[in-house]
Amino acid sequence: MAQHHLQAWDWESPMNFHYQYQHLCRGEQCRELMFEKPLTPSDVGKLNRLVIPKHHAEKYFPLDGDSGEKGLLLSFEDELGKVWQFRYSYWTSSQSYVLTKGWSRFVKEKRLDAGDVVLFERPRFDGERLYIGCRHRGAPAAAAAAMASVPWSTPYYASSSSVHQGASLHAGEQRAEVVADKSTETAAPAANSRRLRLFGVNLDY
Amino acid sequence: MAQHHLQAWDWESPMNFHYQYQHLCRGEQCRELMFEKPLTPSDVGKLNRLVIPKHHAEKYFPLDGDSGEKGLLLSFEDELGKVWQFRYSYWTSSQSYVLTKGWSRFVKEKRLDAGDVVLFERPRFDGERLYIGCRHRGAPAAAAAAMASVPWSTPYYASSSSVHQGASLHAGEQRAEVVADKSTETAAPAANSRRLRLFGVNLDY
DNA sequence: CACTGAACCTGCTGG
DNA sequence: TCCAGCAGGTTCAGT
Repeated sequence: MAQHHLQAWDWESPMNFHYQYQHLCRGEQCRELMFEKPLTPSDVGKLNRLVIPKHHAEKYFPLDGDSGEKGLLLSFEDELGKVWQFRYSYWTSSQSYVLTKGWSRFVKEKRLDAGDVVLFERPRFDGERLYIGCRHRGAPAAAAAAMASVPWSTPYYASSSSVHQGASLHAGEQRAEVVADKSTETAAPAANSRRLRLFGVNLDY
Repeated sequence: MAQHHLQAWDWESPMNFHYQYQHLCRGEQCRELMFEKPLTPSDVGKLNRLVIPKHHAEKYFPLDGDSGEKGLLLSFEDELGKVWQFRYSYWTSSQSYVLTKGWSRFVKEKRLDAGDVVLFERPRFDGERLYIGCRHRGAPAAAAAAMASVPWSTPYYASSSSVHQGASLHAGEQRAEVVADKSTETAAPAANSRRLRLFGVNLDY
């Protein structure tokens, strides 16, 4: 299957650049790297938060006064099409921008350790969709998106109260379907809002 | 020892109903135990809240949609007749019912620690009045009210509760004696207000 | 009235 | 799912 091939690929080799380009520009959409951050022990520890360097945060994820109060929910798609939702906010006490809710699940599922790198991408021509990836310490730089993830989600958050959450979940499914359609395999469209078959994997929300 | 017997006493057993009845029915008003909870470290710590187990909360302190938003104020009377008012509400984030405002004062004045037990009672025939009591860890179950009445208060409270103090200690002794009378052993009454010998244990304030 | 610490409120994680 | 525990921010009361 496609993703297994990608996992073993040597992304560092120049001769693979074209392939890499193809990978990053699935369909007609090119993605550009916004920034990456080597994870600190605190980023992967019990604080359950990722500190986003201020200059990156203010450039790519500006918080206006309105959203600054309680932060906002950001949705990112990983290389498998899985949508990760994080609460993004500013902590005045530490003068830091952070991802909080949802971050620890990402760390756990991707098995991130200090020294690993998390990276954020966006479409080159369409500012809506956001992507997240990671690269384990010592892994080739371009292999980030190929790191496998285990599809997992809790029903707890699927049923949670916020209007934003419901809307974003739906948006996430739509996004995943688009990705699936672009693949060489035919993915069955999600017939109901709780399950999506993607790359031959059933994802339950 | 009497208290060891009482500690093992089965309050649920029908054959003990008469004993329970005598204990709980002061004057003409019968009280029934709604529930009790052994206090966790968090319940008596800096979180300043008491988590009320959901099944008890929903049975005895139901919150309708109207009061659910900001919770409501619940008033309880302790064994001294002192009224304690707590804010009672539901935390959606932790899916828990809690007492918040006012709880820390109760913990402080009653000198509650983890492992102590707080108990909630109501009149058997009159649904209006509510009672709260506590029992210190290791104390006999029936001595709840007696232990709760330990006449200690901060200088801050001393001026307002001095009248109650004398009465409370007296009431506590009486009750303790009643319990002792039910046992095969006789407990010596405490002679001064700073020390109480109860069930063979010297309690210093 | 400003400052400070305690109390209170909200939200999240993890077992 | 419940709830213990933790964290950060806001409000309040005492000085």
